[in-house]
Amino acid sequence: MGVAHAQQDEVLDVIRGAGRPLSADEVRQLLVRETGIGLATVYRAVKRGVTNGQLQTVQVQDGPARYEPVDLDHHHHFACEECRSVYCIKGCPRGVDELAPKGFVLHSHDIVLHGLCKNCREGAAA
Amino acid sequence: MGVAHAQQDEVLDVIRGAGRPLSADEVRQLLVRETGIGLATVYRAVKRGVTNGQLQTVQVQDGPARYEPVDLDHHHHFACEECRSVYCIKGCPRGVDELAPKGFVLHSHDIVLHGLCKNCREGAAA
DNA sequence: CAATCAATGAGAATTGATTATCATTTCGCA
DNA sequence: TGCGAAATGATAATCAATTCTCATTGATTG
Repeated sequence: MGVAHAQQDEVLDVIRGAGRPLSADEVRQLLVRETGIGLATVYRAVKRGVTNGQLQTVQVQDGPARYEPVDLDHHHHFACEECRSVYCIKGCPRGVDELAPKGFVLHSHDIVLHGLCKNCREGAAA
Repeated sequence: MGVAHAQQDEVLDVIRGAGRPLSADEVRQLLVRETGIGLATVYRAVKRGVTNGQLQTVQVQDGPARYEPVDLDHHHHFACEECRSVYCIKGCPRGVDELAPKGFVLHSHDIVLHGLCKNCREGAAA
C-alpha cells in the first residue's frame, strides 16, 4: 500500500475529517508538519478529488475556494468574519426555492451566514 | 450643471437605473458609447459611491464585485450561470437566521439562487 | 539493481480583478 | 483670461488565487 506517495489520500482524509470546508492553504497547513506537502500538490489533489466526484468546491464571497466531501446532506455555511473559517450548518429554510423569479430556471441555491464563530466571539470578549 | 466632469454621477445613475447589481465592467460597457468612460474612472466612481454610503457591493461566488444602491429593501440575488448577470429577487424566507449555530454571533445572511435567467433560458431553447 | 514513470516541491508564470501612476484635460473661480 | 485643484483615460503595477514548469525523488516492476 502506498505510503509516501499518497499525498492525494492525505488531502482527502484531512478534508473529510475537518467537518467543515477547507481551503487549499488550510489543507497545506494541516499537513505540512508531517508531510512537508507543497501547495501545488494540494491543488493537484483537490482538483483530482473534484474530478473524481469525491470533493466539491464551496465559494464564499471572495476568498479562496474551499473543498468539502460531496457525500454530505444538503446544508449551508457560516463564514466567520474574524478568522475566515467556514462552517457547515444543518438545515434549510422552507420556501427558498420559491424566491426564483417567474420564467427563471433554478438549479441550486446557497445560503451563507456571516458573523463571528464561537471561538472568535469568545476571544474577542470586548 | 456639470456635464463633462460628472462621470461619477453617470455611474451612479446607470447603477440606480439598472434594477440589478452591476459590475464595474458592465457599467463601463453601458457608458462607454456616449462618454468614452475608462474602467479606472468607473472603479473610482463606485469606490466613492461606497465610501459615501450610496452604493454597496454584492459578491456572488467568484467573479467581479457588483454594485447596487444602498437604499433597497432587504433582498437577495439570482445569478445566471449563462450570462453571469445577477438579478435582485424580492423576499426572504423565514427562519434563515435561526440556522446560526449556538454560540455564534450572526451579523447578516446572503442567499443566492443559481440557474438560468429568463433570457438565457429562452435563448438556449434546446 | 536498473529503467521507467508518476508524484512531488519550489518557485515562476498566469489570470482576473482592482489600484496606482502619470500626463492631459476640465472645472471653479479669482 | 489664467491658475491651481480635481477629474479623466490609458496603461502599468499590484494582489491573491491558482496553475504551470521542471528538476528531483520515490516507487514499481522486471
